[in-house]
Amino acid sequence: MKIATWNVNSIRTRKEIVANWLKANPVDVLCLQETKVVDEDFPRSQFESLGYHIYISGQKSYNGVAIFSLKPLEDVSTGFTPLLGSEKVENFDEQKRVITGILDGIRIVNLYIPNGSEVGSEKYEYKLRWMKVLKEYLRSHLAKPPHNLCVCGDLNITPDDRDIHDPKNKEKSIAASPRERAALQDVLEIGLADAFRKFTSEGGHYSWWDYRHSGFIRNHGWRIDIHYLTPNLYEKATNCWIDVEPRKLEKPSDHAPVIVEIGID
DNA sequence: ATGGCCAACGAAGTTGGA
Repeated sequence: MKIATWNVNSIRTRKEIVANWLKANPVDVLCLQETKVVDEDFPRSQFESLGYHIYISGQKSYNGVAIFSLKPLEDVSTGFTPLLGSEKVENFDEQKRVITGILDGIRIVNLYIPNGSEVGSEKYEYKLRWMKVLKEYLRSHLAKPPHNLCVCGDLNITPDDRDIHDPKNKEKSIAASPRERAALQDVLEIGLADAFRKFTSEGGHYSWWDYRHSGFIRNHGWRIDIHYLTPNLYEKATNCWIDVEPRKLEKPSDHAPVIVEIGID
Protein backbone atom coordinates (compact mmCIF):
# COMPACT_ATOMS: atom_id res chain seq x y z
CA MET A 1 0.00 0.00 0.00
CA LYS A 2 1.25 3.46 -0.91
CA ILE A 3 0.21 6.48 1.13
CA ALA A 4 1.30 9.91 -0.11
CA THR A 5 1.16 13.33 1.55
CA TRP A 6 1.33 16.63 -0.32
CA ASN A 7 0.77 20.24 0.66
CA VAL A 8 -0.57 21.53 -2.65
CA ASN A 9 -0.94 25.23 -1.72
CA SER A 10 -4.44 25.57 -3.27
CA ILE A 11 -6.08 22.55 -4.91
CA ARG A 12 -7.85 24.78 -7.44
CA THR A 13 -4.56 26.23 -8.67
CA ARG A 14 -2.82 22.84 -8.58
CA LYS A 15 -5.56 20.47 -9.79
CA GLU A 16 -3.91 19.70 -13.13
CA ILE A 17 -0.53 19.04 -11.53
CA VAL A 18 -2.10 16.80 -8.89
CA ALA A 19 -4.26 14.88 -11.38
CA ASN A 20 -1.30 14.33 -13.70
CA TRP A 21 0.80 13.16 -10.79
CA LEU A 22 -1.87 10.67 -9.75
CA LYS A 23 -2.09 9.31 -13.28
CA ALA A 24 1.64 8.62 -13.20
CA ASN A 25 1.66 7.64 -9.51
CA PRO A 26 -1.62 5.88 -8.69
CA VAL A 27 -1.08 5.75 -4.93
CA ASP A 28 -3.73 4.08 -2.79
CA VAL A 29 -4.13 7.18 -0.64
CA LEU A 30 -3.20 10.83 -1.11
CA CYS A 31 -3.41 13.18 1.86
CA LEU A 32 -3.59 16.86 0.89
CA GLN A 33 -3.03 20.01 2.89
CA GLU A 34 -3.70 23.69 2.21
CA THR A 35 -6.53 22.99 -0.19
CA LYS A 36 -7.73 26.57 0.49
CA VAL A 37 -11.29 26.04 -0.67
CA VAL A 38 -14.72 25.55 0.86
CA ASP A 39 -16.17 22.07 0.40
CA GLU A 40 -18.82 23.15 -2.14
CA ASP A 41 -16.14 24.44 -4.50
CA PHE A 42 -13.67 21.55 -4.18
CA PRO A 43 -12.78 20.26 -7.68
CA ARG A 44 -14.00 16.71 -7.03
CA SER A 45 -14.82 15.42 -10.49
CA GLN A 46 -11.29 15.52 -11.87
CA PHE A 47 -10.15 13.13 -9.14
CA GLU A 48 -13.28 11.01 -8.94
CA SER A 49 -12.81 10.27 -12.64
CA LEU A 50 -9.44 8.76 -11.69
CA GLY A 51 -11.24 6.38 -9.36
CA TYR A 52 -10.67 8.14 -6.04
CA HIS A 53 -13.11 8.50 -3.17
CA ILE A 54 -12.77 12.02 -1.79
CA TYR A 55 -13.02 13.16 1.81
CA ILE A 56 -12.62 16.87 2.51
CA SER A 57 -12.59 19.44 5.28
CA GLY A 58 -12.09 22.90 3.84
CA GLN A 59 -12.57 26.56 4.64
CA LYS A 60 -12.33 29.84 2.79
CA SER A 61 -8.84 31.02 1.78
CA TYR A 62 -6.77 29.21 4.39
CA ASN A 63 -5.86 25.71 5.54
CA GLY A 64 -8.08 22.83 4.43
CA VAL A 65 -7.27 19.11 4.27
CA ALA A 66 -8.45 16.22 2.11
CA ILE A 67 -7.92 12.51 1.65
CA PHE A 68 -8.22 10.76 -1.72
CA SER A 69 -8.50 6.97 -1.54
CA LEU A 70 -8.95 4.33 -4.23
CA LYS A 71 -10.96 2.24 -1.79
CA PRO A 72 -13.60 3.76 0.50
CA LEU A 73 -12.42 4.75 3.96
CA GLU A 74 -14.19 3.76 7.16
CA ASP A 75 -14.94 5.89 10.19
CA VAL A 76 -14.00 9.22 8.62
CA SER A 77 -14.03 12.27 10.87
CA THR A 78 -12.67 15.81 10.87
CA GLY A 79 -11.15 17.92 13.62
CA PHE A 80 -10.31 17.04 17.21
CA THR A 81 -13.81 17.39 18.64
CA PRO A 82 -15.27 14.00 17.64
CA LEU A 83 -12.71 12.26 19.83
CA LEU A 84 -11.93 14.78 22.54
CA GLY A 85 -15.11 16.81 23.00
CA SER A 86 -15.43 20.53 22.44
CA GLU A 87 -14.33 21.61 25.93
CA LYS A 88 -10.81 20.20 25.49
CA VAL A 89 -9.98 21.71 22.13
CA GLU A 90 -10.72 25.45 22.60
CA ASN A 91 -11.60 26.76 19.12
CA PHE A 92 -9.03 24.67 17.24
CA ASP A 93 -11.54 23.08 14.90
CA GLU A 94 -12.45 26.43 13.39
CA GLN A 95 -9.29 25.99 11.31
CA LYS A 96 -9.59 22.91 9.12
CA ARG A 97 -6.39 20.99 9.80
CA VAL A 98 -7.35 17.41 10.68
CA ILE A 99 -9.08 14.61 8.76
CA THR A 100 -8.88 10.87 9.36
CA GLY A 101 -10.23 7.53 8.20
CA ILE A 102 -9.43 3.82 8.27
CA LEU A 103 -8.22 1.77 5.31
CA ASP A 104 -7.34 -1.92 5.55
CA GLY A 105 -6.59 -1.86 9.25
CA ILE A 106 -4.65 1.40 9.20
CA ARG A 107 -5.91 4.56 10.86
CA ILE A 108 -4.67 7.32 8.56
CA VAL A 109 -4.48 10.77 10.17
CA ASN A 110 -3.86 13.69 7.83
CA LEU A 111 -2.56 16.83 9.57
CA TYR A 112 -1.80 20.40 8.68
CA ILE A 113 -0.07 21.62 11.80
CA PRO A 114 -0.21 25.41 12.36
CA ASN A 115 2.71 27.36 10.95
CA GLY A 116 3.30 29.47 14.04
CA SER A 117 4.44 32.62 12.20
CA GLU A 118 7.32 33.79 14.42
CA VAL A 119 8.94 32.30 17.51
CA GLY A 120 7.32 33.87 20.56
CA SER A 121 4.30 35.22 18.71
CA GLU A 122 0.69 34.57 19.64
CA LYS A 123 0.46 32.11 16.72
CA TYR A 124 3.54 30.32 18.01
CA GLU A 125 1.89 29.75 21.38
CA TYR A 126 -1.25 28.60 19.56
CA LYS A 127 0.86 26.06 17.68
CA LEU A 128 2.37 24.70 20.90
CA ARG A 129 -1.06 24.39 22.56
CA TRP A 130 -2.34 22.70 19.41
CA MET A 131 0.46 20.12 19.68
CA LYS A 132 -0.60 19.22 23.22
CA VAL A 133 -4.15 18.57 22.06
CA LEU A 134 -2.79 16.61 19.10
CA LYS A 135 -1.03 14.23 21.47
CA GLU A 136 -4.27 13.51 23.32
CA TYR A 137 -6.09 13.12 20.04
CA LEU A 138 -3.59 10.57 18.69
CA ARG A 139 -3.49 8.73 21.99
CA SER A 140 -7.27 8.37 21.83
CA HIS A 141 -7.05 6.92 18.34
CA LEU A 142 -4.30 4.53 19.38
CA ALA A 143 -6.43 3.18 22.20
CA LYS A 144 -9.06 2.05 19.72
CA PRO A 145 -8.97 -0.51 16.91
CA PRO A 146 -7.17 -0.89 14.58
CA HIS A 147 -4.32 0.33 16.87
CA ASN A 148 -2.18 1.05 13.81
CA LEU A 149 -1.54 4.69 12.94
CA CYS A 150 -0.11 6.41 9.89
CA VAL A 151 0.09 10.06 10.92
CA CYS A 152 1.16 12.18 8.00
CA GLY A 153 0.97 15.67 6.60
CA ASP A 154 2.61 19.07 6.67
CA LEU A 155 3.91 19.09 10.21
CA ASN A 156 5.56 22.50 9.95
CA ILE A 157 8.35 21.29 12.24
CA THR A 158 11.77 19.94 11.26
CA PRO A 159 12.58 16.97 13.52
CA ASP A 160 16.33 17.72 13.64
CA ASP A 161 19.17 19.60 11.96
CA ARG A 162 19.46 17.13 9.11
CA ASP A 163 16.09 18.45 7.98
CA ILE A 164 17.12 22.09 7.39
CA HIS A 165 19.67 23.27 4.87
CA ASP A 166 21.16 25.85 7.21
CA PRO A 167 20.91 25.22 10.96
CA LYS A 168 22.33 28.68 11.72
CA ASN A 169 19.93 30.73 13.89
CA LYS A 170 17.64 27.73 14.17
CA GLU A 171 16.67 28.66 17.74
CA LYS A 172 14.90 31.71 16.38
CA SER A 173 13.50 30.07 13.28
CA ILE A 174 9.93 28.90 13.02
CA ALA A 175 9.73 25.13 12.37
CA ALA A 176 13.15 24.55 13.95
CA SER A 177 12.96 26.19 17.36
CA PRO A 178 13.66 24.04 20.45
CA ARG A 179 10.16 24.32 21.90
CA GLU A 180 8.59 23.17 18.63
CA ARG A 181 10.93 20.23 18.29
CA ALA A 182 10.33 19.28 21.93
CA ALA A 183 6.56 19.48 21.34
CA LEU A 184 6.90 17.14 18.35
CA GLN A 185 9.04 14.68 20.31
CA ASP A 186 6.47 14.73 23.09
CA VAL A 187 3.74 13.73 20.63
CA LEU A 188 5.92 10.93 19.22
CA GLU A 189 6.30 9.43 22.70
CA ILE A 190 2.97 7.65 22.25
CA GLY A 191 4.88 5.37 19.89
CA LEU A 192 5.47 6.86 16.45
CA ALA A 193 8.54 6.67 14.22
CA ASP A 194 9.59 8.64 11.14
CA ALA A 195 9.18 6.37 8.10
CA PHE A 196 11.63 8.38 5.97
CA ARG A 197 14.41 7.88 8.52
CA LYS A 198 14.05 4.09 8.34
CA PHE A 199 15.63 4.28 4.88
CA THR A 200 17.63 7.51 4.74
CA SER A 201 19.81 8.82 7.55
CA GLU A 202 21.78 11.62 5.90
CA GLY A 203 20.61 15.22 5.65
CA GLY A 204 19.96 17.23 2.52
CA HIS A 205 16.58 15.71 1.67
CA TYR A 206 13.75 18.24 1.77
CA SER A 207 10.05 18.44 1.02
CA TRP A 208 9.62 22.22 1.02
CA TRP A 209 11.61 24.97 -0.68
CA ASP A 210 10.89 28.69 -0.46
CA TYR A 211 9.55 30.27 -3.65
CA ARG A 212 11.97 33.12 -2.95
CA HIS A 213 15.76 33.08 -3.16
CA SER A 214 15.79 30.33 -5.81
CA GLY A 215 15.30 27.94 -2.92
CA PHE A 216 14.66 24.85 -5.02
CA ILE A 217 17.49 25.43 -7.50
CA ARG A 218 19.94 25.75 -4.61
CA ASN A 219 18.27 22.94 -2.61
CA HIS A 220 17.76 25.34 0.26
CA GLY A 221 14.85 23.49 1.78
CA TRP A 222 13.33 21.91 4.84
CA ARG A 223 11.87 18.47 5.46
CA ILE A 224 8.53 19.10 7.13
CA ASP A 225 6.20 16.70 5.29
CA ILE A 226 6.46 13.41 7.14
CA HIS A 227 4.84 10.03 7.79
CA TYR A 228 4.94 8.81 11.37
CA LEU A 229 4.08 5.14 11.91
CA THR A 230 3.28 2.97 14.90
CA PRO A 231 5.79 0.10 15.39
CA ASN A 232 3.81 -2.58 13.61
CA LEU A 233 3.54 -0.45 10.47
CA TYR A 234 7.09 0.87 10.77
CA GLU A 235 8.35 -2.71 10.59
CA LYS A 236 6.26 -3.31 7.49
CA ALA A 237 7.38 -0.14 5.70
CA THR A 238 9.33 -1.07 2.57
CA ASN A 239 10.21 2.40 1.25
CA CYS A 240 9.68 6.11 1.81
CA TRP A 241 10.77 8.83 -0.58
CA ILE A 242 10.25 12.43 -1.64
CA ASP A 243 9.25 12.95 -5.27
CA VAL A 244 10.91 16.24 -6.23
CA GLU A 245 9.72 16.11 -9.85
CA PRO A 246 6.47 18.08 -9.37
CA ARG A 247 8.48 20.88 -7.75
CA LYS A 248 10.23 21.42 -11.11
CA LEU A 249 7.03 22.14 -13.05
CA GLU A 250 5.56 25.53 -13.99
CA LYS A 251 3.55 27.05 -11.13
CA PRO A 252 4.37 24.29 -8.65
CA SER A 253 3.37 23.96 -5.04
CA ASP A 254 6.26 24.94 -2.79
CA HIS A 255 6.02 21.42 -1.30
CA ALA A 256 6.82 18.08 -2.94
CA PRO A 257 4.82 14.89 -2.37
CA VAL A 258 6.21 12.27 0.00
CA ILE A 259 5.27 8.61 -0.36
CA VAL A 260 5.49 5.70 2.05
CA GLU A 261 5.10 2.11 0.93
CA ILE A 262 3.85 -0.41 3.45
CA GLY A 263 4.09 -4.11 2.75
CA ILE A 264 0.44 -5.07 3.04
CA ASP A 265 -2.17 -5.58 0.32
C1' DA B 1 19.07 42.56 3.90
C1' DT B 2 13.38 44.29 8.23
C1' DG B 3 14.01 41.48 0.72
C1' DG B 4 13.28 38.75 -3.31
C1' DC B 5 7.71 34.56 -4.24
C1' DC B 6 3.01 32.89 -4.42
C1' DA B 7 -2.21 32.39 -3.45
C1' DA B 8 -6.79 34.16 -1.81
C1' DC B 9 -9.69 37.86 -1.76
C1' DG B 10 -11.38 41.17 -4.56
C1' DA B 11 -10.46 44.70 -7.55
C1' DA B 12 -5.52 47.61 -4.59
C1' DG B 13 -3.24 46.17 -1.06
C1' DT B 14 -3.27 43.01 2.85
C1' DT B 15 -2.67 38.51 5.06
C1' DG B 16 -0.51 34.14 5.45
C1' DG B 17 2.77 30.92 4.32
C1' DA B 18 7.61 28.58 6.54
